[in-house]
Amino acid sequence: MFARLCENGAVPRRINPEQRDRAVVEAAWRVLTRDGLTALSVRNVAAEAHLPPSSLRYTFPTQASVRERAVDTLVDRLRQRVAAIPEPPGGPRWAHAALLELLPLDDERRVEMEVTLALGAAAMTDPDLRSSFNSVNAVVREVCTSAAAALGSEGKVAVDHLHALIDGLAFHLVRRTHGESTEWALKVLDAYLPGGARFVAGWSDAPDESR
Amino acid sequence: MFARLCENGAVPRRINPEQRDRAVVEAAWRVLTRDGLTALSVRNVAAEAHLPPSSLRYTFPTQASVRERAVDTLVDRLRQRVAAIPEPPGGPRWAHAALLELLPLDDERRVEMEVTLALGAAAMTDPDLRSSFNSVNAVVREVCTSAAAALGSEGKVAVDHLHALIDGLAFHLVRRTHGESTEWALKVLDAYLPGGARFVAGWSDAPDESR
DNA sequence: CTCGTACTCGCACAGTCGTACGAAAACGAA
DNA sequence: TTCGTTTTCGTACGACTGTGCGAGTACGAG
Repeated sequence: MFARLCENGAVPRRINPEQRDRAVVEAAWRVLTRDGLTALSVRNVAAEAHLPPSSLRYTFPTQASVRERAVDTLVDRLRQRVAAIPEPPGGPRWAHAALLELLPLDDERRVEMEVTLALGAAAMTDPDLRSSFNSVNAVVREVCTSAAAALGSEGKVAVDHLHALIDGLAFHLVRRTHGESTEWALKVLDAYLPGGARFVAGWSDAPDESR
Repeated sequence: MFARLCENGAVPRRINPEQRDRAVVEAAWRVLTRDGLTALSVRNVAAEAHLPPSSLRYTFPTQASVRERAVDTLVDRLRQRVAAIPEPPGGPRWAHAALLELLPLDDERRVEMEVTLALGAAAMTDPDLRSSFNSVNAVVREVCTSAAAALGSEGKVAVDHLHALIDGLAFHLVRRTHGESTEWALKVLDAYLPGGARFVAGWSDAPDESR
């Protein structure tokens, strides 16, 4: 029966290859966020995943394939998180929740954002990676479009504005130190988004001296 | 008399060292925008500047010093461009002109933005570079603060919004291909900024199908 | 001229890079 | 068991990395 799955009568070994791939990609993310783009080498990723480099190269033949899978996983994770929002799609509560998924407000999203920035920079000069990376931007754009519509903001200009604002906020949030407050970003969204739910409870526009 | 300038009785040789440094930094920028962060090596920069690698290392002893000077030059250029704005500071026309200096609307500013993103990503994992890089963000923040004040927008939230919006627009502009129109970004600014001059002449908010 | 300093730069070392190759191991089929 | 295929991974090669060292050059001071 397994013979039907693997065309030459053989059976997959050891562990789930998907699981293995995921572990490698997560190792790549760790290397990327800890040591930066220049440290994203086959050997470093393999060591981080507790694998001999040659074993890694069986499933990831080239270093470019590691980068590519790292970007693809970025898209998967983001889509997954947005799809998991419990609120009914199309409503303002969904829009707020979806926009929050695009901001690095906790460790998980922060890591994703750091990876996005690092690989995004790499994609500027690597055509293959660039086409993969466009998918990331496309997802963000998609969410912004839906959110704008759900909040009653019509027109391309409004979507462009929201998209730029979200990416700008994410950009600034990820450049702050780990523990710092993220409330300022929520306040900006509160002040910009039309009506509906608020992110910061009981907040008035009074000036404050934080940061 | 030259002896007074060079403390040991010797005189600078060949060419102006400032000019030399500038040429090296520009070579580094070219390598960075053409081949990416991983290609920013001593040898590549030296080759781009038409210098033997060992000569480069006389003025730039380490590869880190090259990166650092590249970031510092980023700050210098930006400050210089903002200072060169002919409009009277504090007015809305100055504010508009200053904000435009922060967006990659021509080749010069586009290159600066590409370098900013690449080195910004590198600064995420390099503490030394990070402190240098904070100056870049500080200048942008400064200009946004002044511009918001000049346009009558008060409060930290308004500045945060403008800063995020500008960086977000710059982020999206630089990721488009060279020739593409940048008008959409100007329309967003037009729609957001209170009163005063307009970037896009004769523009109405009618929906358009560009992009 | 000679001398001393500022500067140039060829060369080499140790380390890391991506990748190819082939032997060994695992394991289902027979 | 033996065989065949998939998977693992040790080893090696050539290219490239940052950096140290020391010989060689340019050039003003004397």
